[in-house]
Amino acid sequence: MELYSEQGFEKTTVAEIAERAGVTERTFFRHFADKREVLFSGAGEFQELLVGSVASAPDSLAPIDAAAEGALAAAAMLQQRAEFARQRAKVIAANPELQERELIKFASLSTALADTLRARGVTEPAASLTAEVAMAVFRTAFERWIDGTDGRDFPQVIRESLAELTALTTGR
Amino acid sequence: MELYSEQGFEKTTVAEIAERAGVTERTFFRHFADKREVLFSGAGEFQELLVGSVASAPDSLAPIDAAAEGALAAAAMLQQRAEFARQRAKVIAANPELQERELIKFASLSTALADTLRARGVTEPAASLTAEVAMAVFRTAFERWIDGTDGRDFPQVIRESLAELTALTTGR
DNA sequence: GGACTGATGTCAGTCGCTGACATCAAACGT
DNA sequence: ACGTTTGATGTCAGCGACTGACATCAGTCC
Repeated sequence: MELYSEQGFEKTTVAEIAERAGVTERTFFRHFADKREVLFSGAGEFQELLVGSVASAPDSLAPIDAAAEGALAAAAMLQQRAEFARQRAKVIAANPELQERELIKFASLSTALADTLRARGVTEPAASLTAEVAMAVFRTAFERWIDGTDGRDFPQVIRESLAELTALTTGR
Repeated sequence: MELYSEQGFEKTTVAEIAERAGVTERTFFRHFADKREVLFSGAGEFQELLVGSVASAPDSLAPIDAAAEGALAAAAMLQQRAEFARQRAKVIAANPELQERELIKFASLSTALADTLRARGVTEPAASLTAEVAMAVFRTAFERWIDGTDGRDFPQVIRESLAELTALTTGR
């Protein structure tokens, strides 16, 4: 993160990262699949939190609302590390390769979410569609939150986006 | 496409592609930004078709329905090249790097769609959210269509997914 | 105390990708 | 008709990401 922030992702070489970490380049690649993955090492815990929230949501909740619980929990988590999240987002926004990686992480999150919904009894294609839509809401809300100059409450932005979603499909 | 289908994306070297095309490796990189981009050379026309359909949709249509027009037009186009689309999808499904590239193309489509909606007078954040949701619908419908053993009508699958979307937010 | 295991270092090599320069043919202008 | 210009291609050298194979060495287990 230090090197990526200072001089950018592309201009940073794996040799440099390894040197600052006090290890060999080869060792770096034993810890991370590739140069980008360093910025996504927390993805596993993030997914667990999101999926866990959905799985433990009351059965009475509609699929989209159960998914929303996961998005809210995830948002609250990022809110905690707002400083770090902002810096990380800045690095990613400056590099297409990192954006690609982020997108596939989101996609992975989406399929995991769909699995969880299916475990709740939601059938296809509702499960996949709900998951995709929920992640779409999360992404747009995240962007609004991270770009916002004022320090808005992330979960609150999520709730607003969910309301927007409802308006989309009912207001016609 | 031939080489990627025969022996897979990873095991295909740019030198091989260049050789079969009768050019130099250097020339390959003058036509395509990188090894993956070969499979996405049609992205520009695809985007024009989708965006064009949305822009020329009746003003009376709600944002989500205008976006749906774009999705339907895009679906009809892919339906034409069903054979090719299927083979291409197979190659992409077999390789994570290609999936990443496809995702960022979808993201690019989403922002272009949001721009078009904004040109129709839709305000933020409704424009971005509508675009994201519309692309989510398209993606899930595409997956269902491409995976389907029976040769279903792609635009029809899109319409069904749109109905599902409405059900998601109203059925609770 | 010796075998085993896991993490690290070392080294050579492949492949994607780029910059710089040369070549050559077609198009252009006078 | 001929020199010029332009655009596409070839050639070559080189960087950096990533991998496989083998060696080293510490801690752990019988």
